[in-house]
Amino acid sequence: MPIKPTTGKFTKRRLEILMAAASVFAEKGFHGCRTQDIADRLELRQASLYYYFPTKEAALEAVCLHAVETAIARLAQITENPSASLADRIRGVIHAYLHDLHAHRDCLIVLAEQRRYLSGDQQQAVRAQSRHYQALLQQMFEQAAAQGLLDPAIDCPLAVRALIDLCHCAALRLQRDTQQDVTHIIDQYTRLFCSGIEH
Amino acid sequence: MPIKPTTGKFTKRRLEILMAAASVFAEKGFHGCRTQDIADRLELRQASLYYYFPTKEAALEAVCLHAVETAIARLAQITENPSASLADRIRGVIHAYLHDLHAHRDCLIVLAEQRRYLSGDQQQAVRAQSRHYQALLQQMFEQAAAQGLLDPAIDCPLAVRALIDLCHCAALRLQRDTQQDVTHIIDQYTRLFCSGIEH
Amino acid sequence: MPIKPTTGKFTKRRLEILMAAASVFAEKGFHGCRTQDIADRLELRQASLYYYFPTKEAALEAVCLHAVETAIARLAQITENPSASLADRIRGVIHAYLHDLHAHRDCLIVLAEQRRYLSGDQQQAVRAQSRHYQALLQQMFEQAAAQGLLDPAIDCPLAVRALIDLCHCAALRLQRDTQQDVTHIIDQYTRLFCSGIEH
Amino acid sequence: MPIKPTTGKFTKRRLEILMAAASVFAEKGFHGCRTQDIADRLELRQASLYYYFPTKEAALEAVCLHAVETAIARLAQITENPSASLADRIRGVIHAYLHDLHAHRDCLIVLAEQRRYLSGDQQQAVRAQSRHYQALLQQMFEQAAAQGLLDPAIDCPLAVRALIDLCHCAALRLQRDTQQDVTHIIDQYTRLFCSGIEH
DNA sequence: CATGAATGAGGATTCATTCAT
DNA sequence: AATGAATGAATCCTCATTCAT
Repeated sequence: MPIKPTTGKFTKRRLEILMAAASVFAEKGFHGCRTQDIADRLELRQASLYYYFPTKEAALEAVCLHAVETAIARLAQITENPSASLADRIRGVIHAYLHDLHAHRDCLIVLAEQRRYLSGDQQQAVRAQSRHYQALLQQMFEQAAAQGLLDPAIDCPLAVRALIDLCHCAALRLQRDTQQDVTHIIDQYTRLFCSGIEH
Repeated sequence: MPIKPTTGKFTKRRLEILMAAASVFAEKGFHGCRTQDIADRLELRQASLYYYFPTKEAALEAVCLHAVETAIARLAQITENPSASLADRIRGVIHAYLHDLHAHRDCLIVLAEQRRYLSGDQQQAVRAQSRHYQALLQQMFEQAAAQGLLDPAIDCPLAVRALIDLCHCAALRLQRDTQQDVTHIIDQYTRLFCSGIEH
Repeated sequence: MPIKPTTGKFTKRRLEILMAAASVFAEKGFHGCRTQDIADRLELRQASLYYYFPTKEAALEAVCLHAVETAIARLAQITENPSASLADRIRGVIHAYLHDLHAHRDCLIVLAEQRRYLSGDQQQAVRAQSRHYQALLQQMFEQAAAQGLLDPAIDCPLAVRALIDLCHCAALRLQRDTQQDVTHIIDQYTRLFCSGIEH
Repeated sequence: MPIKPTTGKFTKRRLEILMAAASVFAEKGFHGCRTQDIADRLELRQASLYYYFPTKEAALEAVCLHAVETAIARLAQITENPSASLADRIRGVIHAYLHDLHAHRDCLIVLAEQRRYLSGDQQQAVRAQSRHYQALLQQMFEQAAAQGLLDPAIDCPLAVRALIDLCHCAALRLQRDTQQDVTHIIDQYTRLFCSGIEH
C-alpha cells in the first residue's frame, strides 16, 4: 500500500468503515472488541479492513479526529449566533452534540471514552483539535458573562467541561436506551444546566 | 480448596487486591489491562491473584459490588438527615461520591464504566444493588418535591441519573488530574446542579 | 491468458522484473521480503508483477535459472581457453563470477542462498544446470591435474566446491560493501586459492 | 514476566531452546521457519517459548551472541599457543569452528547468515563481539607475518575474512550433507588456505 | 498491460488460567 | 499462601494471490 488512491470511492468506503468502527468501539470499547466485530457490520472480510486502515489504533484515531472535527463545525454554527438567548445557545450546543445522526453520537462517545488508548502522538493530534472545541465554548461563556448573564460564582472553564460531561452522559443514555426521547433529554439537560433543579 | 479461609488475614489481603484491581480497571479499563498490571501494584506474583479471585471477571464483579455497597452505606447517612437544606444534601451526595478516599472513587469509576463487561448474571447482582442506590436518591428528590423545593418542570428520575452522571464525570476529572481541588469541584458541581449557571 | 506474449517488449520487461527480484532476494532473502519490495524498485504496482510471474516462487526459480545459465555461458568461454596458465584461468573463473554487472552477482547470491526454498521440482531443474556448471569446472581441474599443475593431495571435487564457495563469499562482500575494489578482491582470492597464504 | 527466575533450571531450559532455535534457523532461515518449528523439536508447546524469549527476534539475537561468545572462547585457546606451526594453528581455527558439536555449527551458521535480520541495536551488540573475534585472528596473522611466515602479497584483513568465509562454507557443507567426513574437510580446507591448490 | 480492491491462510504474540510444588 | 512453569484460545496483522475493470 505505498500509494493510496485519491478516488472518491476509496474515501467514501473508508468513511463507512470509520462509522462502523465508531459504532463498535462505542458499544464494546476499543479493547473489548475485535476487528472482526467491525467487519461483521459491513460487507467486508476482516482482512480487508487493513486496506483502509493500517492498524486498529489508526481507526480509533480516525474516529476521534472525525468526531472532534465535525463537532467543531457544528458548534461554530451555534456559537456565532449571538442573538439567541443563553439558554437557547446552550440548548443548541447540547442538540448539536446529541444530534439526530446516530453515527455522530457514537464518534463522540468514542472520543470521550476511548481516546486514552491512543499513543502519545495520536493523543496530541486529538488534543489539539479538542482544545479548539473547548475554546469555542469558552468564548460563548465569556460573552455571556460579559453580558451579566452568568452567575458570577461560576468557574467558567469548569462549567465548560461540565457541559461537555453532561452532553457525553446524555449521549451514553441515548446509546444504551434507544427508546428514549431525544428532545426530552435535551430539554431537561438544558434546563438543568441553565437553572438547576431548585425552584 | 473450593472453600476459602474466612480468616481476617485472608479477607484483608483480598480487599487490598480488590483495591489494586479497582485502580487498574479505572485507569486502563477492564480489557485494556492485564492481570499482571494488578500484580504489579502489589507485592505479589500474577499467578497468586488466583488464590483470591477465581477469574479476572470475578474481580471486576467484586469491585463493582464493593463500589455500590459502600456507596449505599454512605448515601444512607446523608439522605436520612432531613433537617439539612436541599443544596446541602446534594452537596453531601456529591461529597460522599467523590470522597477523600482515592480508592473509593476508583471503584465507582469502574462501576460506571466497566460493568458492561460483566456476564448477564453478574450484571443482575450489580443492577439490583444499583437500583437500591437510585431509589435512595429518588426518595430524597421526591421529599424535596413534596416540600416544593424542586422546579416542577424537572423530570425526577432523569435528574437522579443526571446527578449520578455528574458525580461520575467529576470523579473522572479527579482521577485524571490529581492536582485539582476536590472541595472546589464539589462546590461548583453542587451549585450547577442546584441553581444552574444563569444569574 | 495462459499463453503469454512472446513480444520482445514483454520479455524485456520480464527480465527487468527478474533483476529487481534478484536484487531484493539477495538483499533480504526470499522469505524476508515481500512482493511489494520488488514492485518498489520498479515503476510498477505490486499486483502487476503477477502479469509476468505466476507466483513469487516462480520468480525465484527464474532468478536461479538465469543465474546458472549465464554463469555457464561465461564459464564456457574461460575454460575452453587451454593456453592460459592455471592461475589465469582461476582468475578468469572468479572474475566471471564477480563480474562488473551488479545484477549478475545478485542472481548468483540468490542461487547460492535461496534455492533451498524452491519446491522439489524446481530444485531438480536448477540442480541439473548446476551440475553442468560444476562439471565444466571439474574438467578444468582435471586437465590441470593431468598436466601436473595441481597439488596431488588436493581432493578435486572438494576444491571445485571450495572455489565456488569462495566466489560466493566474495560476492557477498561486494554486495554488502559496495566501496570495495573488485579487482583487488579478485586478485587476492585468486592468489589465495592458487598459492595459499604461506610464504 | 516482570521478574525472571535466576534458577539454574531456567537457564538450562533456556539454553536447550536456544539450541533448538539455532538448529531451525540454520536449516530454514529466520523468516523461513515458524516458531512452531522450534517447539516441534522440544517437549514444549509453541506458546511456552515465550516464557523464555520475548520474541522470535530475541531468540535470534541470543543465538548469534551465543555463537560468537563461544567461538571467541574456543579461538582464544588456539591462538595463544604460539609454539604450533602456522598451518597447525590454521587447522586449529578451522577445527574449532567446525567442531564436533553439531549445535555449535548451527549457531555459527545462523550468525553468518541470519544476523542481518536483527534490529539495529541488536546488530551493534553482535558486531561488537564479532570484531573481537576478528581481532584475535588478525593478531595471529600479524604474528605470522612478523615471523616471515606469510606471503607478503597477502592482504591480511582480507585473508582473515576469507578464512572465516571458508569456515562458514565448510560448516554449510557439513550441515547439508551429514555423511561427510569432518576431518577430511578440515584437512583439505586447511591445505587450501595455507598452500593453495597449485603444485 | 496495469491496477484497485478484496481476501484466505497463515503466523507472531498476548494473556487468562491451571497446577504441581 | 504463593509461585514458577506451562498452555489453549484468542486476536492483530501480514502477505501472496485473485479478479473485475
